Amino acid sequence: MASVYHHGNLRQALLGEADRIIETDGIDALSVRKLADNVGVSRTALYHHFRDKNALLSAITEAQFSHWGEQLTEVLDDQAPIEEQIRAFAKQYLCGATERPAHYNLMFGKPIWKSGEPSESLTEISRATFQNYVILIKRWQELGAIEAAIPPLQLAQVSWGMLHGLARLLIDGVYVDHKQIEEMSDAVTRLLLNGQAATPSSEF
Amino acid sequence: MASVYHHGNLRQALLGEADRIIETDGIDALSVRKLADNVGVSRTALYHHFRDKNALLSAITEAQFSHWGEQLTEVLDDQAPIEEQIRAFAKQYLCGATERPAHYNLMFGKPIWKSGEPSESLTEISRATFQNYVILIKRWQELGAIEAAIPPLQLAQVSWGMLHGLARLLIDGVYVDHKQIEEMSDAVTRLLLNGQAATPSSEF
DNA sequence: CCTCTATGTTGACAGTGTCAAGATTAAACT
DNA sequence: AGTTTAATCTTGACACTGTCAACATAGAGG
Repeated sequence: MASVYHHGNLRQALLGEADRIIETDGIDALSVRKLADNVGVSRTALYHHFRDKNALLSAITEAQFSHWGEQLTEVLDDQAPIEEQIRAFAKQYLCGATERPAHYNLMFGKPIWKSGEPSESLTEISRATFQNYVILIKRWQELGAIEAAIPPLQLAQVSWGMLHGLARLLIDGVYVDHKQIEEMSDAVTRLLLNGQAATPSSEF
Repeated sequence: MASVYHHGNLRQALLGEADRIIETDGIDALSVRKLADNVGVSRTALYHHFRDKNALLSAITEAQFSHWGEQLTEVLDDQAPIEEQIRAFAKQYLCGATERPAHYNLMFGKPIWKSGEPSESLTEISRATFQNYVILIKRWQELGAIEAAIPPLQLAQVSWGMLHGLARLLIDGVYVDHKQIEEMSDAVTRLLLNGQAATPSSEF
């Protein structure tokens, strides 16, 4: 009955519980001590598995990046007209971000990227995620659906920035409301399609 | 010689010093105690002028909003072709944000907007700032330079979101670099102008 | 069986924001 | 003028934070 001295698999337990706390109560509610308490372990046990709190967050973020990438590409149906693909992608992005705001902030926020420098593996996986996005953009450009005069990398930066900015405005509650996601996805799509509307096939 | 018990104008002194700390050392370096120390006053003296730390930040942010609005509209030269105006606006936005990153985060970040609800006056001034932007967009639309099929409010949200997102990516150091501001402004402009390039006069 | 190492614990330290209670001064009223 | 009132500032304290150093325990390998 007496709890064992060695937890067995503390690292995973910490990650799991931390993830839970972040999702339910937000990032500010996650303290090392509270986390340890919930797992049933001492305040400093964590430091045998992670260099510091930031390392813990990096690990969580890393896992999140995988989910994120999958979710985004899952929504792409190659059969659908490109306009629909873009709209679905944008909507999925904004919904995903607003449904798990704390996680989103973690992935693209300052705490990890600026303050405590990101781990090697985190840098790697995030770079890959963005790279995939650039490829996606390039494909859409080649299909003639999207402004082709702008170099793919720049267009990727700018359009990603657009989704990122809208996500943050939604999350932080400035100017915009969650109910407007639908319309916003629509506007994003039309802006990218530069005028051409509702015409599925585009052989150009 | 002995310092007076009553400071005289502590509120202003706190605001000034806080602003200075934020600009030089970032928002994380601003602690109530350090601030009081620098001003030469006791830790809790602040609470006679601001409800809590958040109220102090709100006050600073409010002042910042005024500067911001001016700086943005100053750059608009009605004589220049619209393309140039948009480019200048975008560049000014991104430069302004990256030059004073902590202040920018304060203005459009979660701490003020979500956590501690914003003061009445802050809500007001920020609303006005955005409203001005919507008007600007509408004007550009009416001049035929910008996609007119999207309702002005939505286009304002989306384009502002784009600048906001790019600013944050720059500030937080994800994917993009400060040196790319020029190209980014260019890409933003081209995206908004949906294809029409370098043609100054547009009578429709 | 005994040692070594991985893992977990308690104690301590320097921080943080903020409340309560008391000191001091300026302003307002008689 | 003198006295009361209100504004302002100070010290003490509390609960919280992340993290280091030193010590305890247990499982693995010789």
